[in-house]
Amino acid sequence: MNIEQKIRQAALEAVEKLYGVADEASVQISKTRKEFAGDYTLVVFPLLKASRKSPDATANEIGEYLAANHPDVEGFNVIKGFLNISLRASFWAARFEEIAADPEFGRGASTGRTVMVEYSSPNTNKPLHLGHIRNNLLGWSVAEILRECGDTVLKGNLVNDRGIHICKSMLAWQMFGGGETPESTGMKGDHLVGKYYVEFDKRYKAEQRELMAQGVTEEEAKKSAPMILAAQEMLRKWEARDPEVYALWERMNGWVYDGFERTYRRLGVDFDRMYYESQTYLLGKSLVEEGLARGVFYRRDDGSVWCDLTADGLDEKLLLRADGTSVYMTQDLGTAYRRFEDERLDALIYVVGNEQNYHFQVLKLLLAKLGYGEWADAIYHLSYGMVELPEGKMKSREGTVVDADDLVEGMVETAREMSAELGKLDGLSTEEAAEIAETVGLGALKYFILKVDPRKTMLFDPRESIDFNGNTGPFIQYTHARIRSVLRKGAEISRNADGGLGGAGDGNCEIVYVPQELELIKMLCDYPAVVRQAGESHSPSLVAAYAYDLAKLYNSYYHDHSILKESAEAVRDFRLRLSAEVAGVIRRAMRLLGIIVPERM
RNA sequence: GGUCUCGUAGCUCAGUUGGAUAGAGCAACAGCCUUCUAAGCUGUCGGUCAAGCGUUCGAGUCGCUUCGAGAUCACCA
Repeated sequence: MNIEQKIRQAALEAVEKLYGVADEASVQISKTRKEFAGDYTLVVFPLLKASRKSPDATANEIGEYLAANHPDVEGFNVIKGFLNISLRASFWAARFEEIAADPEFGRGASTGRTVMVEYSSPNTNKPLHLGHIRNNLLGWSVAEILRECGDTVLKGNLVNDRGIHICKSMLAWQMFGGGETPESTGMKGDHLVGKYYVEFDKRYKAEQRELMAQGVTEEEAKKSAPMILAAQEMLRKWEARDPEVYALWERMNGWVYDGFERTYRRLGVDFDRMYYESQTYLLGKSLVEEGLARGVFYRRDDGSVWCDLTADGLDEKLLLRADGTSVYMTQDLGTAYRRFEDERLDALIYVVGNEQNYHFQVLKLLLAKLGYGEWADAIYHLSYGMVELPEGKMKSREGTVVDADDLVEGMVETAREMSAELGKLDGLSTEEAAEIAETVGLGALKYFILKVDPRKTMLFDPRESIDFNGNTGPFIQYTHARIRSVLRKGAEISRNADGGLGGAGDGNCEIVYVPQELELIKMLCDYPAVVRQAGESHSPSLVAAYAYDLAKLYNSYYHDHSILKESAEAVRDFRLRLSAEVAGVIRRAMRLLGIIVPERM
């Protein structure tokens, strides 16, 4: 039970004793706002019916009861129907000792739940871009947060390695590639394959224009252009396991995987389970057959298979094309089936953009219709918002796509320049300097993405570099580095001094805390609840906001009070220990965001 | 057209079961380094929470309407 819950319990007890009722819903406890004295606040308005007294009288009555019956309550004040309760410094001192004694502070006990978080899920026909970065960072962070909350978490990646779009880049490379390879060009494999995906589109569009010039309608031109017909033919061959097409597919996918692997490693994301649609689409097809047999789906005259969802307020959904090849939904059904069968999941979280809300609505509905209602209920679509540019959505046709590798490299480069400018790299080896640039550059990028509520569309302006000052990753990293620096010096002093610094327990009863010290302890106490709430709402942004607030509060403390120059040994000792705990919680919180906090920067 | 999401300071964002005088950062301006790292600290400026109506002790938060922006409804994924 956390502190807020204990206060609530006490208030509930007071209300019951005083008014003879115990209505849980009407006892509202929240943290007292900064501008008022006190730690926790009880809103008494909902209790007036029971007390039959004025707001102030009710609040005073409850306050007096709490002060008399709970030794940790130091006092209270009443303002306009708000009862502000203050707890004793000794209470907070005890909480601090608990935190300091817990090396895994914030980690929850095992929930017994097994959860899979699916994220990343790239297509193997083009390199990753800014949108994928948000997906990867979010998915990784949500998985780590849930793990910290006590769930058994599996990170899953479903690679979209088959389909008409893959055939497009294969075809273009076959036709115009001239045998180019990553080795021969020095290009990262995913970028090379992406180049041919773009090439396909260019040629295909040209063919359409040509046909339309001959009087063919746009729609007809789209369907009958030779390029698209060839791609469709290639997909049929692939599903028939044509050896030549299959070999080409394996070769080009291999290039892409090498490229993705490098991007993933640099971003610091990882996976416990890899799924490939090429290995699950057949399962999906058999599920569709099952649905046909049971009359859930139906076949049209042209051979295509559909599900009629109009009774559920949706449209008709295609599940197999007329030529028998499968679509996105077909393979997704198969993958969902495989996962639930193999892993006994209590929850399956899909980290997928909100542009696919409809798809997941349909997926759950189809699973339920097929008789897997339990699985459908266990699926949660973490529907995150798009990253937009000032001119709107990224469009590959207009060349406005922000490439993931370029973006990361740019951030690291900026971090390097800024560090050098500030003289932070003086006296460091090349390796150390490079490591700091990498840590800070990625820290800025990750924090920039993760501080925003996942559900909201966010804006990224490539012309303005991501900040390194203010509410940013580097700000928090810097706070940590500064604390670590103080701690290193503190340890040195203690080595040189005779008796060293005092031990943890000696004389701590007499320390008079400055206000910021109490505030820091209280904020440290909040950390586990923040992690839990972030897990429940799948929002790393809550952890980001917390880490920022903690760093900010510490910075003002650091500015106002000297630690190493403090003459009273017990006070100096406490300040060092408090600083160490702040650094520790910052490190733990930032780790959940995938951000490394450096020892120096 | 149907369904859904969003609209908070010049800009980027917080504000999560409805609670007190709506908060940060950036930008602008004014201060603070002989003192533990100034990627820092302090202050000033900046708001009709898109608009209106309603629900109630109380609404940025809940409901309805209007306006504005976006997503989606593919034999693309």
